[in-house]
Amino acid sequence: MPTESAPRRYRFAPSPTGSFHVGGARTALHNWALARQNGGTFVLRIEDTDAARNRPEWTQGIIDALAWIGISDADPHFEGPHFQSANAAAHVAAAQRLFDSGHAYYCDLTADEIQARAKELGLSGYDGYSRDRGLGPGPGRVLRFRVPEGSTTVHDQVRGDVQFDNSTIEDFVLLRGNGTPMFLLANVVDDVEMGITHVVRAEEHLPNTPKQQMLWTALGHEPPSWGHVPVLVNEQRKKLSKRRDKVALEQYRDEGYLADAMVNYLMTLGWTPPGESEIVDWVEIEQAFRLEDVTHSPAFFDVKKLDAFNGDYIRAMPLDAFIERASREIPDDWDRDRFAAIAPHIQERLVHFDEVPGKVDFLFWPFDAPIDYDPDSWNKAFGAEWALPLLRDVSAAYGGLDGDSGWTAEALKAATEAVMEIHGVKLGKAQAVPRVAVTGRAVGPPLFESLEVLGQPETMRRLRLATDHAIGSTSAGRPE
RNA sequence: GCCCCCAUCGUCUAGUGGCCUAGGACACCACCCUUUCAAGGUGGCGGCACGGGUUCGAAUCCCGUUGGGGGUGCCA
Repeated sequence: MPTESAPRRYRFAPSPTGSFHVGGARTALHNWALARQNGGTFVLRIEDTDAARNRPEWTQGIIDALAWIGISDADPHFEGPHFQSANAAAHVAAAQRLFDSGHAYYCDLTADEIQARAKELGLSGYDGYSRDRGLGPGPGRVLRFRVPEGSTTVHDQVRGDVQFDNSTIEDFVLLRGNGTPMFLLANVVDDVEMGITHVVRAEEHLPNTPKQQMLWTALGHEPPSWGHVPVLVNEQRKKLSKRRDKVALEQYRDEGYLADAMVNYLMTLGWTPPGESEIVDWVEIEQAFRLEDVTHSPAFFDVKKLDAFNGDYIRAMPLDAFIERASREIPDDWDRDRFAAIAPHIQERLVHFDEVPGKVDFLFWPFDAPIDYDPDSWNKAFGAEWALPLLRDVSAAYGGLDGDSGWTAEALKAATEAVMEIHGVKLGKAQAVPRVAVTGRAVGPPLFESLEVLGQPETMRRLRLATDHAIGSTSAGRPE
């Protein structure tokens, strides 16, 4: 174990695949919090495969995603990105050292031969056949690690000590038959060379940890401090997979989730902030997070709860900031002042920002366009006998308001109430008629405020259109 | 098959032997408020997987069972 005084170095080693996994985002956050609270360093190391090397935008995507959740390369605690492939020579050199020191040996058995032997001996894997055959390097020969007798104990910050019987670990391959290093070796060599002191990652890596630890020791170094956090799962309790589940952080970003909400939610998976509320800002999270307090069991990534967090964060935004953020979602030719006027009313109705256009679009329809009535909404609002007469009276009342000073939400409400009393209808039902007439839908922002923003001329035009539509549909539906 | 991890409401969790008649949040349901939808308020539904121990006392400690997940490659 590293000494307490040594500067801590946490590494985060994602592989670029075109999208950034929410589970990866969470462990990145764990490493980030720990590095910063201990004055350590967050080392970003990219596992650049052949595919990834041909797509630099994938790497950039990781950097962008990290920046979005607040992990910034402008921060002094941040180091990187480093690229694994840049260190290939060191990986092979380390393998050579392991061979020279007797920690590894060459083997010329093919996969088929290994399987045949295993079957014959009743074993599950490689039986160590070439351990003492004294083979040197050669084409087609792999270099295998000589797993020692005894057992290996992994001291895990989350789970405590985990013991593995070395006899259950087969002599794993370090170098392929073509001389290229295996990932496990490359990973450990990089960790050693970069002076990594703490490895915090998902639980799925725990079973491979004894191998890595043996490599650290064979290479002459003290293994790092480990921490394996529980995996994130879907509703089937399976590890979140890119194919089946919505796991790309960028997708949530693009749908208009707030980074703060995402970060907050992610951190509550497997860990609870100390206060009485689970809605807490990063400053508090960063200083309170402890690996020892992390839960041991897998956590379901619940989008519904994420939605609740996001709604909370949206509602907590200052109005100016809300308008600024929401305005990014609407087309350029939509009037900004008009949007700002209705913004306070949609702020508390929003789950994520990409819903903004759909909530306010009716305010921006061209002033000569026909109205597209949602059939269900129309039938609901105009199904009653009193609907059309009420629409006529409401139209007359609205038309009688002074378009300059009298066109306010209060006046519109009063006018509507006066009409509804004549028809003996409650406001809840009555407002549906002008609402569907003007917006085409049964739900939306508060009606009178919306009409105020829409203005008298356009409101009157839409009311006339709806009246015509109502007459047309009733006469068509009821033959004389 | 072998190895490892895990097990509290549907979900995320609090709980470290008596403060537990098991607390909170999300979801769901009802009611209130109300100009639709939300938001907000009040209330409700709902859980210690099972079986053995240990102990005066177990959600909590031990063993077993069952269930779930992960790993196990000349993939990364």
